[in-house]
Amino acid sequence: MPNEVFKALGHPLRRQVMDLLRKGPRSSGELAEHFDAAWPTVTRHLNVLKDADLITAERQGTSIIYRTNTSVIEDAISSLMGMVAHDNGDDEQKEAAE
Amino acid sequence: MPNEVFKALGHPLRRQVMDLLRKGPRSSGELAEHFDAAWPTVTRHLNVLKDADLITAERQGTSIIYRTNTSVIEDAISSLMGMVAHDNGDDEQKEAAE
DNA sequence: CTGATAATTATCAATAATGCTAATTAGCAA
DNA sequence: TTGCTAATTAGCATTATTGATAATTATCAG
Repeated sequence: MPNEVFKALGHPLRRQVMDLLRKGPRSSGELAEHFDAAWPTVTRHLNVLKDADLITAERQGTSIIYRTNTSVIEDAISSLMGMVAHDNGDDEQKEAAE
Repeated sequence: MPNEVFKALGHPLRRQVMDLLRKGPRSSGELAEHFDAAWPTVTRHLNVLKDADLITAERQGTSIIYRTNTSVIEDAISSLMGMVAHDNGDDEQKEAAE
């Protein structure tokens, strides 16, 4: 399930979008302005983020407003935390000390 | 810089490797056994993780032992935390209340 | 309806990722 | 050295991602 999330974050432009949206909602055009890429290119990156549920889109009159979906980011954080957590599955090789 | 990290985590097999290594160091062969994929395929996934610095490889006699590199995972966590953190850049649209 | 602006979808070429089999390197034991 | 096991690299086909331009949809003003 977090598969698409990590994949979506695996592109610098898309992480920059997340960073811009962190400061507040932005329209498609406002986002597109920040990049050298053509608008349709940015739109497609936005779709990747939307498919991963990392952002939401809402039409507001003539423009479309994007927002971050915080809970999904938190899920990804949990997933990463699991990768560094101690196990206790009685299967360890190390951590004899501590 | 965390670019390769997220990209590396964007594949289920590679995340499973991280999960297996969480329980302790494993050899290439032990890891390969856990998957349906052919050994060379697993090796390549391991190389992707190694290039992203998410794991380390150390030859031990005839076998090669892999371990997680915890600090890089922690960096990725920081990166994600930045995506949900409040900004205070005097640029907000929302959070008028609270 | 017409025109203008906002944004998306369609299509295509180039590049990257994935997974396989075959060939190769590395260490160790006899 | 020879032979054996562990693991990687090489090469190739298939599929996915990326990015651009062109065409399309959507909303609103008049």
